[in-house]
Amino acid sequence: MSQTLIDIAALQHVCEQCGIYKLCMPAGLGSGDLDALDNLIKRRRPLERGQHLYESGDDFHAIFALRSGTLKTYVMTEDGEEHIVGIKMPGDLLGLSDINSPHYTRSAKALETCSICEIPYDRFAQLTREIPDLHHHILGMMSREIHQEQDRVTMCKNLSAEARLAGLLLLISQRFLQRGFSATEFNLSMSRSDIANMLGLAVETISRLFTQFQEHGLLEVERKHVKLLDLHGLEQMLRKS
Amino acid sequence: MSQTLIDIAALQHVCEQCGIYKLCMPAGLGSGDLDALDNLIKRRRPLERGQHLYESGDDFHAIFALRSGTLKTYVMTEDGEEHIVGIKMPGDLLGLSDINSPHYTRSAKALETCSICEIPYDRFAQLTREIPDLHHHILGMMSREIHQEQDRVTMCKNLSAEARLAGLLLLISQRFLQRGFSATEFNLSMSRSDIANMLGLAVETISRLFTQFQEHGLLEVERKHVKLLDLHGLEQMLRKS
DNA sequence: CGGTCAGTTGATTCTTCTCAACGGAAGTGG
DNA sequence: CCACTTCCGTTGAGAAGAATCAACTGACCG
Repeated sequence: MSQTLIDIAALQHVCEQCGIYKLCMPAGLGSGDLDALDNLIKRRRPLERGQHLYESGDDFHAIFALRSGTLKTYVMTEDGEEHIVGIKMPGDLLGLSDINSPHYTRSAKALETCSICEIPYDRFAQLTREIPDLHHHILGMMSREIHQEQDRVTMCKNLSAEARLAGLLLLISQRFLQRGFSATEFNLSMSRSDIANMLGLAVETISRLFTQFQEHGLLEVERKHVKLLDLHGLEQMLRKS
Repeated sequence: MSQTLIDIAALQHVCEQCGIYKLCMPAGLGSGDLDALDNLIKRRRPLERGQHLYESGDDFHAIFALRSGTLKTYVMTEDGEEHIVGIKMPGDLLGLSDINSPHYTRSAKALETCSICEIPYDRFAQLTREIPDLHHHILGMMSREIHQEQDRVTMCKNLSAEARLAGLLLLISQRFLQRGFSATEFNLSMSRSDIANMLGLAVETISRLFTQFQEHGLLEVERKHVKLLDLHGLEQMLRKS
């Protein structure tokens, strides 16, 4: 019983910096509803690096909210190549794009240890119907996802290699900032080949760009640790071709 | 009055091949509700080639369903370049991705004469709350849009120029087929530069690819008129690089 | 009948990929 | 704890693909 109370307190704390916060706790939700909420959302045991949250083809049954850690979502092409669809950071929702499908259409794999909330879809859909604000909020989350994808198309389509990497670094920087972390110093959870995959470039190109950026004083990089020294310079780089 | 009846009949006919069909006419909707529906959806006067349905920055107030014709949606970059986000064909919905925004974030421009249904958003949202199936359907439409964008990322990211064009042609072909038109012979409503823009290639490259495809007997092309001769060959092309 | 614009074709340049080799980190098993 | 393997990241040299620059043709339009 006291265990439950502790969980709720922890949830409130975590949710403050979680993308699902307004979804879980719309303005009208009283403290009495918190118990119901606590029942709705399952806290799963942590996911270790390399483990899958779900795989493409699994039965769709829940939406997930990432509390900590990072995951990549990807699809496999016919010839066995992995295509990274997106990188998920704390506060992001997973599974939204599969709502109309009987199965998950992507796989989600932990890049580092992750803690995750699970929201069973049938109960979620029911709650969405009961709370109009929630309905609007979820539409908003999905339309944001559409925009993110469209921006990625624009990025991959027309930008030079250096602009793409600058763009990705700035995006990651912003997302860290939004989550209350440093915008200029962080650890990349993904490997060089993940980055190359996301940007549609060769691993070697990424490697060369990192050293080149470093030589130009734009950043310092030591394996996965990145320190952005010149955000303005990176933004200018982003405008290139 | 008889005008209204004719409109309803026309709507029913049109809606059968319209993406919004299940949205307008969920299973449970009786014939009495048809009048209400007819009131909800405004038929606008046709949009001529070059005219805008809405422009980026306009107040968001409605979702649109395209009944006939084609539109392109695009954004302008800071340096005045146009980035095409998507091509909309009959049955497609426009504006879904701006549901959480006070303004339209894209511009929508007619590539040829278009007839369009307008669905005021506040009434639409209300209807969505009243009819659960509708709610689920609209989520499905949005998740489909997310997938389309993700597929476009994959396309622009990793594919060679010829594979991209082949992919676009096959996509257009499929979409014509879904709408009851010929999958192998159609008019491109977009210009070469629109195609180049969508695929992230130079106009000259598109031109060269068309002649190259023609030389290889994959298709015949005469300005905007395209006749696909070897769908299987185009699919093989799509797998390249 | 010019004038503009869309589309095509050729020649050249540049960016990025591919292939290849190497160093170092992390993990494995004795 | 050390030798071994494997994976990741870096660097160099050459190749390939697509962009750019430039010139030309044919439509369309007033």
